[in-house]
Parts: sequence; structure tokens; C-alpha cells
Amino acid sequence: MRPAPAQALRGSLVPWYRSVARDLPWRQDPSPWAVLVSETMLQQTRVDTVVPYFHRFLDRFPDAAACAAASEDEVLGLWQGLGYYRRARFLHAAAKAAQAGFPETVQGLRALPGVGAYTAGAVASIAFGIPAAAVDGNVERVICRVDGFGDDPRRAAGRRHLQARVEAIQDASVASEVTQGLMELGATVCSPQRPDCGACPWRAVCVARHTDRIEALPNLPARKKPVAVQGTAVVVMRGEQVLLARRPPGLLGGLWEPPWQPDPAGETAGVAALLAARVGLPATQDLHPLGQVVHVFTHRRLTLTVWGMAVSTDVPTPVAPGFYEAMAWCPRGVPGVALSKLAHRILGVVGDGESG
DNA sequence: AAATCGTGGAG
DNA sequence: TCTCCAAGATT
Repeated sequence: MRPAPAQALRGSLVPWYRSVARDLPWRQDPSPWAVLVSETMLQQTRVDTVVPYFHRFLDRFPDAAACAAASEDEVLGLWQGLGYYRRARFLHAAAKAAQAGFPETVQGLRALPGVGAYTAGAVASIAFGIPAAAVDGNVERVICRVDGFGDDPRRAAGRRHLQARVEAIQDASVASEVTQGLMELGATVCSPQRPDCGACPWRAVCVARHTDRIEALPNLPARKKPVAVQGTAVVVMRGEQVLLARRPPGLLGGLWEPPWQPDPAGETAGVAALLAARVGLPATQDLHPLGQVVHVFTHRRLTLTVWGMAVSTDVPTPVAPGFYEAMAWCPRGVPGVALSKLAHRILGVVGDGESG
């Protein structure tokens, strides 16, 4: 069995998409800015998770100019809890870059910060009707299966193959429908496990289905498990205020949190006092253990021992030591800065102690 | 090429 | 509880 002609795939895909397309918020107003925001938020993130963030973000920033005029802290504030926070900083930078004129070509879009091959193709096709390929995880899976493509689609040769195949399926008259139809098919029918082949517009021509390789494709390398890391956090209270620190670019970059650090070589003893001293706080004999927090990132499984400490109200704001960009005393209830889920969990340990 | 970078839902 | 992994980009 040979792969189906691109024209035949397009011909059955587009009518199918028009008949089943979900009513998603970014499909109501496919303006370039709204599409860029949605595509950025949707990177490695589920639709159901993104929807409320998308509404809040576009409500505050209806266009790129509004976002460009805002502070990075405010943009991060609208992103808190969504993860992969670098996306928010990139989007903010892209909004500023777009003040010179929103790019209307694949090349121009690709030059925006945080916009890679997929996002450039998605915005070009959905917002501008350009017949560009947008190969995300859904499209990768759908194409590998319909073609019975057994190579690793993430390697350079595989990526080129998928890119060319989708470009062949594309057409200027239905560019948006092809891009969204391919993703809709992967998201709602051709799922990673137990795909609903009976509902697939391509069931008659799917090579994987006819050779019983549906579950085996796409042929992806096994992913690695997160590495276990131990660390120590310090929650310093000054009356009703808690000490928060702003992280540098990288992990949770730009977000605020109670200070923490990985334990050096598995040593836990004295790390809390060391951390407090580094932050420039007075006598640390008040330090007491409050509990533990476990937080799993994509590549790290972090177990933090949380210590508590109270200082008098005349203690000034500590000087940010090396790692952190800044420190501040913030109201514990409504800090007013962007916090990660990890930070919330650390602060939650204090709440648990008080209520229990 | 391989690491890095969050979070939560589903099975 | 454990595994998988989701509309990726960058270095």
C-alpha cells in the first residue's frame, strides 16, 4: 500500500474539518495577534488549560501594542501557572518587535522571538491564508500514520519529510483549514492511544491502519525520567509579609518565590541557615522545619525541605545574593507578583502549619 | 544532537 | 500511584 496523493488527503480533510471543528475562542477572531497568542500558549500545553489564560490575556492585551506597552512582570502575571514561562517573555518581546509592523510572511514571523517553524507556519496559514506547513505533535502523528512513515520524525531527515509532505497537502484556497484540520484530526480522532479510526476521514487510505502499525507510529525515542533533586527553602515572615525573590532567566525565569536552592551534594544540614545568612538576615536560631514539598518538572523531580523563620518588622529588604535578581517583602495573601506553582506549594506549607 | 524548560489531565 | 504526554523553541 502506497501513501495517498496529497490532493486526495486535502480533499477529504477540509470538508471533515468544516463539519466537526470545535468552537475554540481563538477561532472566532483569527487576527494575527490573537493567533500568535493562542499558538504560543498552546505550545506543549493542552487546549483546556489554555482557554481561560487566553481569555484573560486578550482581555488585557487586545492587540500587540497593548502588550508591548506593559511591563514584563504584568505579562508574567497573566502567565503564572501556565508553565514554560520563557514563552511569556518571548511573546512580550515579539509584541514590541511587531510595533514596527506585524510580519506577514513566514520568514518575518519566524524572526520573532519565540516563533519557530511550527508557530510561524500556523500564524501564516491561519491568520494570513499563506499555504505554509505547521507541523506540531498532532500533525507529526497524523502524517506518520497515514503514510506509514517509520523513521524518527524528530530527526532532521524526518522533519524535512513531514514539512514537505504537509506543504504538498497545503493549498492557498484553504490554508487555514488544512493547518487546523490536521491538528484537529490529531487532537480529536488520531490520538496517541486508541485512535478512533472509524471517525477518520482518511481511514480508507491510512497505511498504518492497513498494516496494523497504528500504535507503533509515530516512531519516537523513549523519553527520559526526571532526575531526583533535593533542596532547601526558607519562608521568612515579617509580620504579614513574606520574603520573595525574583528568579533569573532559566528555570521559572522572572517568577517570584521564597528563596530556595538545591542541597550541595545531598547535604541538608545547615543549608537553611546558610541560605538565610546569604540573604543577609539576622540571627537564624529561630529557623524551624515546616515540612516538605515535592514538585515535578519535565526533567527534575524536586523535593524541598521548607524552613520557617520570623523576623521583626524593622528588618529591611535583604540584598539579592548572586543568583536572585531582586528581593521584596510581599503580602502573603496577595503577593502582587507572579508566582510559580512551586512557590505556591512552598507558601502552602506555612498555611498548613498554621491551620493544622 | 541533546538538554532545557511547567503543569496537570487521563488512563 | 505511575506513566504518558500536550497546537515547541532555543541553545
